[in-house]
Formats: sequence, C-alpha cells, structure tokens
Amino acid sequence: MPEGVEIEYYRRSSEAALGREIASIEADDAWFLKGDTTAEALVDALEGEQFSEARRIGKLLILDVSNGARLGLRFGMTGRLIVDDSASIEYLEYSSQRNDPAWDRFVVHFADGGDMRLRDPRRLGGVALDPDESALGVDAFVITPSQLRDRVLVGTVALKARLLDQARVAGIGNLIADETLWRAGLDPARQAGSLDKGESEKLVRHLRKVLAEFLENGGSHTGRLQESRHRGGQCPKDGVELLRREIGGRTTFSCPRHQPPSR
DNA sequence: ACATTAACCTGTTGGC
DNA sequence: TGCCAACAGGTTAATG
Repeated sequence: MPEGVEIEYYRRSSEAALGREIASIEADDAWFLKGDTTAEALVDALEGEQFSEARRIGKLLILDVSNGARLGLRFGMTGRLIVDDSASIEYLEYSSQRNDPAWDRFVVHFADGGDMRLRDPRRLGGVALDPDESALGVDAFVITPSQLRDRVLVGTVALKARLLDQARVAGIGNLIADETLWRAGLDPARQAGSLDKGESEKLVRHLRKVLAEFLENGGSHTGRLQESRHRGGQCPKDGVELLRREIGGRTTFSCPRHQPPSR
C-alpha cells in the first residue's frame, strides 16, 4: 500500500505536472473531496493556474498553486498517481493489479492535452484544498534521533501504534513499521516510552535504513519480512513461526524469538 | 490529555 | 460453478 515511500514516488512523478496551465478539473466523486472542499472550489482555485511546487509530508502530497492555494492529495491504501498516462509505481501491495479508468476519482487536465489522475479503487484516498499541514508530525525521512525520542518514544501506547501515529511522525505505514521493528528486534507491543537509549538508537538506525532501502528497491513491499507476513509464516532470521496480532488496529507480524516482550 | 476502538471504502481471496 | 464471509490498512470520529 502507499506509505511515505510510495508517496515520494508520486511526488517525483508529479513534478512533471509543474508549470503547465490547468485547463479543467474532474472531481465528480463528492465522497473523495475532504473537509469543506467542493468541486466548485477546486475549479475556482485551479483552472487557469499552474502548479509551482510538489511537496510531501508523510503520506500527504501537496501541490502548491501559482495563486497561493495548495492542493492536498491522499492515496489511502490503494491510490495511484498517473501523470500523462504513466504510473510511477507498477506494483502496489493489497491493491488491484488491474488498472481501470473507472477508478479515476480526481483528474486535472492541462491545456497541453496531458493530465494528472488520482486512481483509487477503494476510495480511501482523498483531495483537499489547503490541507492542514500542521496536523502532521515530522516526516519520517528527515526526523532526527532527538525528535524521535521526544515525540514518538513516549507514553504507554504500544510502540507500533506510536510509529503509525501521523501526528507524531508522518509517513510510516503498516509494512514499514513491521519491517523496522523486526529488524531492530523490538516487540511491537512494547510501551512506546519504555525503550532505553540503546534500543532507541537501534530503532532510529533501522528506520533510516528501511526507508532508504524501500525507496531504492521500489516500495514498502520490498522488505525481508514481507514474504512471511501471512498466517503461519516463519521468521526469515531464525525460522520460528511469526506471531500474528492486532496492534494499533492493524495486523502485526513479529518474531517471538528475536522480538521478545519487555526486555 | 491520552488511549482505544470502530467505521469507512471495495477488490480479491478462499472456503464450502 | 457460484455464493459469501473474511481480509487488506490509512484516516478519522467516537468512546472510554
């Protein structure tokens, strides 16, 4: 599914949309428009203008408009961004491998004949004008060890649930969280504030490594744990059956041997 | 203030 | 072969 890594791919492909005159907008799916955003407001804000910059905070893609407006795009778990008929990502875990234009929920047509479309089968993504960027924590790609310690590794909530809390650190999804904790040898159910200095440093190190690797290898489904993330799957490190639990409302796989509870 | 839970969406999968 | 329940997870609202 699209996590921060995939949204970074989308951001890069959206750079091809910068500086082109916006001719028209298709925003027929009212469900897909978030907050008080309406199709009329999108038309007013975008038509005749151009995008000037493509930014990303966590899983939110923000396209700055030449008139000062900001367009926020979210992709849920099955959304893709297609610019001029080319998708930057071939494979999306848990999404349909078909590619049906009927799933276009939002389309920007450019005066030169090209377009940018948000294609989302399950409609969990969305479009918002002037999204609240302050609601998001520091992006996972650039968060510092001290920021992680102060904002993320606190409190009694499960460590994994904290990593998924976009207000604390933005961009980590279920697969990045499971892979990172698996590599760091940390139990996802540990209390977020219970890590000692060494464990915190280990977590930061692995988070950075996982993000860099996923970005280089093609997405958040390229982890070493991924092929074992199913019922009965075995830990690739030491062969024991993985523990399958629900933590933070999400299916969580971990190794009972090298990610033991409360060390 | 903080933590937890459920609901939203729908294509795909697997059991009967 | 067809039917249907279960499943996937990012986000948010509601509840404790």
